[in-house]
Amino acid sequence: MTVDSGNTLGTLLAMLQSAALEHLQRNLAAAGYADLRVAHMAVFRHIDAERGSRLSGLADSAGITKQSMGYLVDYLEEQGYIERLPDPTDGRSKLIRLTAKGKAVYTMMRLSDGETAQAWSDLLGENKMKKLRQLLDELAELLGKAE
Amino acid sequence: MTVDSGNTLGTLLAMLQSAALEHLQRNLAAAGYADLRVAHMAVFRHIDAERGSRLSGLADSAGITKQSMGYLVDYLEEQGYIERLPDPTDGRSKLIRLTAKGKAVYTMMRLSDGETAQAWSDLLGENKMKKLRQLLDELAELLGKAE
DNA sequence: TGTAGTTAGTAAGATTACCTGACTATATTG
DNA sequence: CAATATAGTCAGGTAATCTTACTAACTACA
Repeated sequence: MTVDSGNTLGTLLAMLQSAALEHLQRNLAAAGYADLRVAHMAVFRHIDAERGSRLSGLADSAGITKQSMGYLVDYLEEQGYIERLPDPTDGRSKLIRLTAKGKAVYTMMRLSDGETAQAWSDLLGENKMKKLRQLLDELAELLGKAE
Repeated sequence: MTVDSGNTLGTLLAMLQSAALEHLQRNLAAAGYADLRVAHMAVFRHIDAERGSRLSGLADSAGITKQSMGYLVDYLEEQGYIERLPDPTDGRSKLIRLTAKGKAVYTMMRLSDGETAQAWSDLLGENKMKKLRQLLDELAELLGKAE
């Protein structure tokens, strides 16, 4: 019998995600990227940092429409985080690629994520945090397959 | 050595949360509550189902402004999910309480959460799911304390 | 006990992050 | 080559937030 806080799974996930997001946004703002908002994270989360991605691919991964992703990408392009290049393999398509500035943010996001993991590890204990991470990973993998 | 999918913690949490939310919304829509949107969940998540809650309390728990919570509550009141009663202990304040319709949704949300947990348990195995739930609970508790 | 400060809620207006529908240009395929 | 599908954009709308400003009511203390 697990001791149950009364929080639903949904509430728990929401709490943790918002804690992680807040930490990330503080870090980005402190590093001078205050013009990045939460919604933009979706782009950095799903973009292929080396080869670039297509708009529709990004939209699919993020689970939003092409138009919505276009809106986010327009902004990031204006602010110099990404660039749109013609896709040599398809005349309809454009490759969305991180600029140097965008790559710096990409790296910082991953660093910040590590910090969050570390902070939670400090609270929870290293073993438990490792276990949690592993379970989250496994579940996400299974959900991805199950579609 | 954990096999790492390359997903950040933030990405993992986002994926799981969106899966849970989609399931919940499908359930609600199927039960005839198609007028409820994701943002409204925050109210049902934080409201005191027996005694009712204050607007500012709800806003605090949900991490949004009073005005934003007011916007959500206005809608739920129009649709008959909640009612605003004068708070007998404070003339400035109003008690926000679930109507019968609102209580049905409240219950359904918890049922749906159980279904999600069950589905994940089926994928992951009962023991691992139990463990995951326990770790999430523990971490949320610790984060709550640490503020 | 009256006034200063605090708290609960509302109002008005702006912005952001999405959506749907319609369109153009290019690719793919029978 | 014609029909269909795909990549992206444009136009317009709505939902969910925010900030600033306000009123009413409560609390505390000189």
